[in-house]
This record gives sequence, structure tokens and C-alpha cells, in this order.
Amino acid sequence: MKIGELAKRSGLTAHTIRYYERIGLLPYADRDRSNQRDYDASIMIWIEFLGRMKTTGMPIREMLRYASLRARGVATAAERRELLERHRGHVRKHVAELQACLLVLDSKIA
Amino acid sequence: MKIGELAKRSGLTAHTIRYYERIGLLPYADRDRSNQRDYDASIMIWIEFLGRMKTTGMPIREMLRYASLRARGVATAAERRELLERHRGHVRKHVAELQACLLVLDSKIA
DNA sequence: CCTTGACTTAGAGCACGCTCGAACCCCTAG
DNA sequence: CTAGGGGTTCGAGCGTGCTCTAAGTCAAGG
Repeated sequence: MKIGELAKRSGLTAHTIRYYERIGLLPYADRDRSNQRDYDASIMIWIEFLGRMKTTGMPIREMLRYASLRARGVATAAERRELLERHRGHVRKHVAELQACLLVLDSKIA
Repeated sequence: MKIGELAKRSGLTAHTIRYYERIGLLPYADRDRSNQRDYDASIMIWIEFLGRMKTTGMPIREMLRYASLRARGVATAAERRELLERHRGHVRKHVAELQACLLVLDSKIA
């Protein structure tokens, strides 16, 4: 799959995909004989994961940390788990805040 | 109350308070005879409201719009209500997304 | 008096996450 | 064989929301 196709499927722009590769958030993609990126469908799983982390407010440098742990293999599983648990804590807290704000909004609207 | 005191109470910095005034998010504060801002405690209610809107991801220009409607008085009540309802919709949707991401996080952690 | 410290303004600078432009290359269909 | 529509790299620019610096004013305590 070429970058345009991946862009369509992932909802990212080709510009963003190249940017993510540049900063290390996406692995360096193999190039075909015309020097064009040739993606395997499996990259979508990683992109979806990144999207969810982004949705939940994880900063890019933390995603980078996760990516680098992941690249170092099984030995880093505990550390990755810790990172995700910490992040989950932030997300839960944020959801609770939003719900409190929703109550205020409700009363303001009523 | 001077700006430093308000900063302490509101959790904003004095810099941010001045910035908010500059862009119109806070009303132009009366100055005392030394040309220093002199706040009435009632400003806290507005700042808290802004904080909640910010927490829920409302962009500044929408807060400005709300502020300008509010300044135009009772006649704009319906429009303000609409704005808040629209915003509530966004927040609810966002909470739902976060909760979906939390499920994924949970399964990834397990 | 003098120092201290909070205040004033105008405007520059920063962190984040893209987003886009320039200049060029390469494949394919008409 | 040429036009079109992909792709490439490098690097500049942008939108948001602050954050900070510079240079100066002012009031109060020792």
C-alpha cells in the first residue's frame, strides 16, 4: 500500500504520515524500487493505537517512549504496562472532570 | 483584590489574567489610583466558568462569543443556551470516545 | 530616604502538533 | 511522448494558548 492509500484508510494525511515517520512515531517504511513507501496492512493496528492514545490526550513524546519500549521487545512489557496504567489513571481523572463539568453545563442550560 | 491575589485564588498566573483581559475574555478591570487592577470577588465566578469551558475543550474564540453575547444582555439568552447545548453535545461525544478508549486500554493492560 | 516587591505596558518567544510549499522524480494511460 | 497524478525530501510556517522579558511606576516598611 502506498502512502495515499494508507492516508485514506487511516484518516491521516500523507503529510502527517511522513511527519510521524520523521519523528519516529511510525517505523521507517520500506521503499519500493521507485523509492516510494510501501506499507503492510498491519501498520493500521499501530496507527489506530496511536489514534486512541492521541484521543485520550497522550503527548507525542510519551507515545515515542512507548514505541521505543515496544521496539526493545518483550523485556520491556512491565514498563509499558506501567506507562499505560499511568495514562489510564489520567484519562479516568479527565473523564471524571468532564462529567462534573457536564453537570454544571446541564444546570446552566436549565 | 489585586491581580496577585486573584491569581492565587483562581490558579491562573497574573500573566494569564492580563492576557485574558487583553483578548476580552475577562472584562476590563477597574484600576485603583495607582493604575493597578482592582477586582471584585464576583469575577471568580466567571473565571470558574471559563475554567470549566476550557477543561471541556471549548476554544477561546467560542468563549469570547459567549462573553460577547452575555455582555449584550438578556436578549441573547436563547443564543447562549444554544451555544452551551452544542458544546454539551461535543463534550458528551468526547466522553463517550474516552470511555471507548479506556476499554481498549483495559484490554491492552490485561 | 531607600529598598523591596507587586504592579504596569508592549511586545517577543515558546511548545505542541501539525500543515504546507518548493522543487523534483517516476509510472501509466491516451 | 506527453500530461497527469501519484510520489520524494527538506524546511519553513501556522494556530492555539499561553509565558516571559524589558523597562518602568508606585506604596509601604525599616
